[in-house]
Amino acid sequence: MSVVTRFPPSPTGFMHVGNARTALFNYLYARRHGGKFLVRIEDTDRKRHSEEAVQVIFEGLEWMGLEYDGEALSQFAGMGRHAEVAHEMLKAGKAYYCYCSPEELEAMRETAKAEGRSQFYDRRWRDRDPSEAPQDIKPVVRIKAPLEGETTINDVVQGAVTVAHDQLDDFILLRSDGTPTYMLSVVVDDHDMGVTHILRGDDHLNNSFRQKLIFDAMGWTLPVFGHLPLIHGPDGGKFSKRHGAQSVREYKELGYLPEAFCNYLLRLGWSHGDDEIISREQAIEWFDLEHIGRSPARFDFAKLDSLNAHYIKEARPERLLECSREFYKERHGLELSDIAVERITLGIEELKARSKTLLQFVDESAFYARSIPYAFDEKALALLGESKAILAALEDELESLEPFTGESIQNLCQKIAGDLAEGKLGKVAMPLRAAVTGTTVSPSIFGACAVLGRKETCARIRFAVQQGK
RNA sequence: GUCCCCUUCGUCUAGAGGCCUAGGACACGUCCCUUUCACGGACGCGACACGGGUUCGAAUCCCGUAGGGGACGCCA
Repeated sequence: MSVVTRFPPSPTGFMHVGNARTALFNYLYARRHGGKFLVRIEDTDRKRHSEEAVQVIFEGLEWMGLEYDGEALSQFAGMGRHAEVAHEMLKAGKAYYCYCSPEELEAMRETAKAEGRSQFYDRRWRDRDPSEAPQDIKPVVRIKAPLEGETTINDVVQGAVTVAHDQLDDFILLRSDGTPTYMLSVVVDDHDMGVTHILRGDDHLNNSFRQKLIFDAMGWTLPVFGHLPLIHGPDGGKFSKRHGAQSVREYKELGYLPEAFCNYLLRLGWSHGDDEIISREQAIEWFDLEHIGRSPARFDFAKLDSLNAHYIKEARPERLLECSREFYKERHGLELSDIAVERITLGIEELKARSKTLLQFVDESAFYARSIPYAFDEKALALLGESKAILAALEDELESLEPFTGESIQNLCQKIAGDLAEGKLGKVAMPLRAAVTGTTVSPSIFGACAVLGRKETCARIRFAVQQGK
């Protein structure tokens, strides 16, 4: 039997990290077994549906590199078929019309709550004669859930889970306007699409029992279920806005590489021995259901950072620059010129080694992309003010330094430090850094000057000396 | 409230009765490197929720307790 998995997001306007992981696992499992990974947009609720929200999902999948098979389906499009199934169940006596008014339902809900029961509908229309139906109420269609016994589902993640039938209510299949509910639609779609494995969030575990009722009523084979524990925020509570980033798009905007994000998500709830760095190829080869954890995990940005730092180091310069382009613009108003690209590429090894995120990479390499005049931060300005003589001497010597390399520049600074600063290299290097980069934090300043070249370095020093207070 | 699920270092986890004086990664601490901030290197700190069983032997199996999470819609 060939594997078919699916990712069924509802278009809420963003893609939650939990959904992202669900998508990843489904993708990996399908690829691992040479099966199909399908996407279905759960858009039956038209009030909450919008095209932009759907786009956000595709954007997220694309960024993560999760290619799906065939066309993404719209659940909305299958509503007619879903309703048909409900009517079949009606005909087969496995469902019935219920004429309760919202007020009646509300009253039942109150009573049930007071009595501590989890289901509230008292099945008053289950065996009632349709001739008693009120004329002014449009009925809903409810399933006839079993009254006695229990059902066990062998969840591949959670193990055998048993629920007593008195916990299952006669839930609604068709709303009073004739449209199918989610519970019906998923089952029909999953069956029609030939889905063999359903990997989804833990919050659906209880729904599985209801869905099994429909599968059974229609005589359809039940897919394999696997319920993944939820992802919690760093404080162990629900993952919310205050934790930083809930949606996939935000991670991109925070300067994370998709491979780092996916690697992190993969290890959150799944393991392969002691392996931490796992490439996409490796993940496809290794992924299995047996090693999915059963307990919820907290999201840890520090670990994501370290993974991101790793993948930044591995990334090719062109790719890094490509992913960073928009950040130079957004954060520094810089459009990367050819010369900027050339300089950054020359200094990239050190830049990569220092960066945990693309944002940091961009901030620390921005000085390469700038040209005179540029601004200095406060600390840099102060340094310039007290080091004019040193900078002037340095500039003078730099004009004729041969060769113009990181090493020779360092030696020169050493010499000037000996002459003018009691041998303290920092007294020369720091002002030079302030002059050339406009800040007090940067990669190795000698190497940076070599990358900039003699002409640019000297020009920057002259410019800086004029700015110093 | 009712039902379901979960519980190994601060965090993610390895572990499927003896290989465990419990391993790895991130974080943290100390030291080294050093022109800044980092990177890197070395070393270190640090956990089987609790209580009962079962067994020659339990992190691993069973039962309770506590704690955490989830579900209880004409939402998905």
